[in-house]
Amino acid sequence: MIKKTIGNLQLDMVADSGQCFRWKKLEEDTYMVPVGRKALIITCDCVHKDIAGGEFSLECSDDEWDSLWSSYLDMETDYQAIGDKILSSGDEYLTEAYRAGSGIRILRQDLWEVIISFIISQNNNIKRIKGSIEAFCDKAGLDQGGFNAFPYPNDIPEDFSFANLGLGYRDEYLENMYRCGRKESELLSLLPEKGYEEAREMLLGFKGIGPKVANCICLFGLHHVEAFPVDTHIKQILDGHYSQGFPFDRYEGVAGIVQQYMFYAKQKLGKQ
DNA sequence: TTACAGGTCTTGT
DNA sequence: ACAAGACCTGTA
Repeated sequence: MIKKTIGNLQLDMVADSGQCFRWKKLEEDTYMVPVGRKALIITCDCVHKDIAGGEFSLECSDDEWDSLWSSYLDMETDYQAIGDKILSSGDEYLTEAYRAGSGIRILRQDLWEVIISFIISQNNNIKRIKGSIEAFCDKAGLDQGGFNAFPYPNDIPEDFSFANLGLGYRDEYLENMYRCGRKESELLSLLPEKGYEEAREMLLGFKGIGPKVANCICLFGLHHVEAFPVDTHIKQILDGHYSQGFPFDRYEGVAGIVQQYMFYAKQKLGKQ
């Protein structure tokens, strides 16, 4: 068990931000966070409003923090600087969105899990997405003692059936993606080496991955935080508040993080 | 009953 | 290149 003071981190916000689908709330202020074959139990002991974060207890060693969880929580990115940029912009809408979601960080998640999860996410709602992913992991049954790991391409048999997981028509997209993952074993090592544009083009070549999902994978799976996914909600916001154009130049290189504040605020506040 | 979910694919022009 | 329509399915 270690303790850390972390800015711009509020667990409920991350869990409800729509970037991850498997954070499990164990009790108030405590979550189980699965990544690959490991899981972290993290508890918020005390909130510090001035840094939009607080003090946290993490059930891991210092070595695990250094080698895995520090990176997962994206500790090297200065979210306060992005927040200051928004707060000093005079942009009323974005200011409100940031105040609502200032505890969100863009997690450095497992690439394969992000690819599969966001293929499932298309034309779907978050509740059903979570249900499908959990059903899938349960069916694959990679028990790590307390949770099921997310299946990599070679973790499931070639004749694995994606039926009856609540996937609807997306089942064949997953089937195809897993087949590609097995056949092109270099895929997962190749993607992270590419820049945003090139990775995006590569992802668009797969069935079931269109512009929006490709951007989500770039943003959440490859940490290209300049990627700006436009879904039905963001489109509404852009149409309603930025008909003259969104100030992309002001947030060059970090537009995806700003997008996440807007998305969260709309979910939370029911705002456009 | 219809509309909507963190859209994409296919087909017709 | 661009605009329809179709598409699984749970929830309101």
